[in-house]
Amino acid sequence: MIKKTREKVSPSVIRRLPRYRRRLTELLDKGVERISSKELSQITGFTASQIRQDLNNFGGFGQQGYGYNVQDLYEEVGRILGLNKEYDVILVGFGNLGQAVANYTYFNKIGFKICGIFDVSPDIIGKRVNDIEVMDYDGLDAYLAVHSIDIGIIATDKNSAQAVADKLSKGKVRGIWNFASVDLIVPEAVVLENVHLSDSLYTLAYYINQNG
Amino acid sequence: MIKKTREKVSPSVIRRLPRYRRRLTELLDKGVERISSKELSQITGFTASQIRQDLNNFGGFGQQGYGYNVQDLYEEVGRILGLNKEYDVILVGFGNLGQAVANYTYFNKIGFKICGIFDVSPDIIGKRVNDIEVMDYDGLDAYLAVHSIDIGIIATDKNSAQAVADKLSKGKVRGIWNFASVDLIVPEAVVLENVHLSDSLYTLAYYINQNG
DNA sequence: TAGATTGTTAATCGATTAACAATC
DNA sequence: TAGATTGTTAATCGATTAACAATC
Repeated sequence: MIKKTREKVSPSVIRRLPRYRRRLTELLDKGVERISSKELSQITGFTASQIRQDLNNFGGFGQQGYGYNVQDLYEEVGRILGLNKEYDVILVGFGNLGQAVANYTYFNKIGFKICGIFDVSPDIIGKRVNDIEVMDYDGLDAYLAVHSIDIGIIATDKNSAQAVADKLSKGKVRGIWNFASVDLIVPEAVVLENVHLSDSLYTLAYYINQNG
Repeated sequence: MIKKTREKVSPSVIRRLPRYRRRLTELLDKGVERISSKELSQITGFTASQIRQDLNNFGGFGQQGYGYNVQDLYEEVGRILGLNKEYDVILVGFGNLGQAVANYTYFNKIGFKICGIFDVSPDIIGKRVNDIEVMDYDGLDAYLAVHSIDIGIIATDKNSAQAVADKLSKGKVRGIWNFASVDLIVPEAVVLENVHLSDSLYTLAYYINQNG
């Protein structure tokens, strides 16, 4: 099904995929069965050309004269992103943001299973959230030695984040989802994805001032 | 001080600014007084050339033969982003994520003042957080008619988000910081900045599977 | 002054858009 | 079949990198 197996697809393309997928969900909800790149262009704001180019990085999912089958394309995009699999996830840092992420059960529902939560604060250790007990951060190494974890979420403050990233990397997580406001250094074997909330807010501030 | 007042600077440049700023804070903390684009390049991973190009979109902050003064550059970048100003902010949606954002007092500290919080749930309305009472969402229009708000944060579920965005836009906010997983439509006068957490997670999933 | 490093122009690279032949 | 729309190649546009003269 996948065509060009070894040519790396550009990050710009990858970051558009979730957006395509989101629009496809909406179309599915509306009961739309097929869609052309032109129509999709009108909805998404991407050019039809770009949509076709993007999708063709992964194979020919459309049909000349017809367009794309919404259901099929939705599933294909999910598969490309790896959303057909399950991921074992642990969360480090159970402050406000950590709690928000842990309680966002939607992630659990679609295959990102939170298996463990760690924190340093004695007040928090021992708490239970959705059947998971918050564990002592001191036990993280030992935990990772026994459990095979796909994704580690860092929701600590920025000062602890690099140390956590080091532990997670040594513990062989495959990816780190970092919410701390630092640029972490991780080994090549580990994928790092950042959510820099303040960067986003600052960008907003910039554009607010331009837009006057 | 600003040079090319009317040529629009590309989004890629703008999104790098917070990152520069973050590195500059670190340097300040270390007591570093001056830095060359070459050194900054080694720290950030951006090329020296790119750093100089980026900064020169806003003026010549460096000095030949010397480099950049860390303190000055830090302040300049802050000014460019608009972080020398204060912003009146309201938050709509006080679920887990909304609470996390509201409790992240750091934003308050640097000038993004949360003046109001709104929610629909009777259980939540009336609660107090950092001196702010959670108000009934039904009162949002009236509130915006009286108060001049710079930024509206949307932390509702995706189904309500567009309606909230409409109210905020009508209520003349200058920018919307959207955490809901939808692509909102807003008038040109309103700046929209999205934090699509799931997009970020999906991207991570993709790269995890590539990196094997 | 000589050395260093900027600001800026020119060259390269990559990503987006346009065009169109292939084909359902 | 004729019409529509893809997949894909070619053209354009923009962003990044390289180079170097200006200058502190």
